[in-house]
Amino acid sequence: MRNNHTFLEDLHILPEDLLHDIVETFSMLSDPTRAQLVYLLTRQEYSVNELTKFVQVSASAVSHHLAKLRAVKLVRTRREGNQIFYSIDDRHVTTLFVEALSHLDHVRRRINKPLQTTDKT
Amino acid sequence: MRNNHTFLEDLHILPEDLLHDIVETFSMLSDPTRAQLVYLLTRQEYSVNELTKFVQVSASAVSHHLAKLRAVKLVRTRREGNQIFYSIDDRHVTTLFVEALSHLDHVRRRINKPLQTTDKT
DNA sequence: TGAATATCTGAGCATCTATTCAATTATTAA
DNA sequence: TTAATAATTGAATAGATGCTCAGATATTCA
Repeated sequence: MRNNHTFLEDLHILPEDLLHDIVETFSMLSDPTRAQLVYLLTRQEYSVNELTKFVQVSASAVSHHLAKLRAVKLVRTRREGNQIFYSIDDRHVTTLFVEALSHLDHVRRRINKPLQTTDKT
Repeated sequence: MRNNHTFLEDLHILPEDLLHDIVETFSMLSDPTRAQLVYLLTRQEYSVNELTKFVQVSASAVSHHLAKLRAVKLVRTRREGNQIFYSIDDRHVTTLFVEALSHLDHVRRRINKPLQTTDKT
């Protein structure tokens, strides 16, 4: 009867340390600038300078965000001469983020563009 | 060549409204109290009073959190006499949350309890 | 009606956080 | 070495956020 997804079956509440990790991960994605940066990095690596062009804040702010993301091991860095390239370090975050995007996109499409004109309710 | 997951294939950056929804959802899960509440509700419905017993804050704080979750349509309410029962309204959030939990749990197990004593690297 | 229980609401407050600015470090190229 | 470019760092600040408290609202029951 037990399968691979039963690891939380008999937990009434989330243990504190797991809760901490969950919140930490979601916190990283709960800021617009950081979420955009993470999204960009899920597609390819970028230098700080390149990333700065995509968002509406200073290079310093971008650097602060990237430092935060790196501190929790979500991204990693690679130096190439003058510049430092950032890329996603934790594959499960990419998966999580893309899944969230996909889900939300579907929800949005369903709400904003209802294709069925005949309501089956 | 195109499949169901290609909806973001040619987007360099996330459009502002989708980014907004993403951040809103992740923000809801980026507070320890709220994350715990959402977790509890992914398993069954609870009254405000019952939920309060699980977390370390006042009933007022719980109510504030639930109002916030309801405002963004993540939970819904059902009155039964004196009490109001909360449950998850948006199924994709349950999926997202449980997947995040599963992922993080696996990562945690891999890091904290490495079963393989022989490193294959 | 009045007491008891459950929940919500708004105000006030303390903490957290994202940002910019100014200065520093690192690398490259002249 | 000096100038230019890239990136980081720390301080300061404005705004957001979570909490409690006090009071209001709603429902049940005597």
